[in-house]
Amino acid sequence: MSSGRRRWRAGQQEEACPRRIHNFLEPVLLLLLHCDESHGYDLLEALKEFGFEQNPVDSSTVYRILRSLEERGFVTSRWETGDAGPARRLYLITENGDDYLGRWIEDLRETDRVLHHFLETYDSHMQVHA
Amino acid sequence: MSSGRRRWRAGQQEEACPRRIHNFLEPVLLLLLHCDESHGYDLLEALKEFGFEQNPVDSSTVYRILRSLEERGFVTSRWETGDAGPARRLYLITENGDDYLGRWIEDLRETDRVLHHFLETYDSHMQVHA
DNA sequence: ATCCTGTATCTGTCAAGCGCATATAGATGA
DNA sequence: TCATCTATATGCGCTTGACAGATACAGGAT
Repeated sequence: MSSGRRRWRAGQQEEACPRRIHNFLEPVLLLLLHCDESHGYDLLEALKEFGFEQNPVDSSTVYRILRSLEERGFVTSRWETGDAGPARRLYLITENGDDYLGRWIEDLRETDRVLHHFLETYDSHMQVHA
Repeated sequence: MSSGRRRWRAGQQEEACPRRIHNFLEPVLLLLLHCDESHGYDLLEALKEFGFEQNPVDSSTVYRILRSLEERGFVTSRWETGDAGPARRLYLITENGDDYLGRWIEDLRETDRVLHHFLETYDSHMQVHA
């Protein structure tokens, strides 16, 4: 059962994929953590609001990115052994993580400019050629 | 001498990188070939106009993508053994390649929407929080 | 003649990113 | 008891793409 998950292997029929942007989950998770302290499973749900609805993210990817962010000092974590359900690792963004997100934003604005330039070039080219 | 080439390894200081978009070279090369028959070395130069000025593309990447496009029937090639310089492999886009580019464009428009949504969310969040 | 530079294509290798499968485990309800 | 939901984690393998280097033709300088 492939659970309706989509693939986007190069060379096959391509479908729109938000993960077209390399490592995009990293800034998205940082922004979500900038809004509020949270944990992996919850963030996985919150991602749906960011264009990952049609193309769900694998949980392992989220957990690994969170760990990687922690190793680099961009987030901190603590265990929450609440009364209901299994323990959760709660993540909190740091000041370094805040700066890092800022650099990501600059990077993505540049990506946006490049993408726009490409799409405009395509459109104007297609207006001329048939 | 690292020839001024920039890195964008995760976790180091990030710099704007047009290759942030996964496999972006593929549609760019297809659009360039849609404009005119061309060869790898020439395309490598033409890429500079597409946001790769600051962050030059490695030639091996270009050649491998062209080969991959040919294997999948999106371009064809022929050798041009001209009088000046070494032989060049001239690439030409096919009808399938044309369709494939069209699908790429749809994909990139979706990526553009997701990216915009994210940047707007960031901006409005930052307006509220300090 | 030899070397350097520019043009032109191609291969080997390695690390990172990420999808997929799977393991583990507490809590809840049938 | 067993399935399901919540929650986190590891192993594996494929693809991308950076980096290094090989090959080769041509023209100009030494």
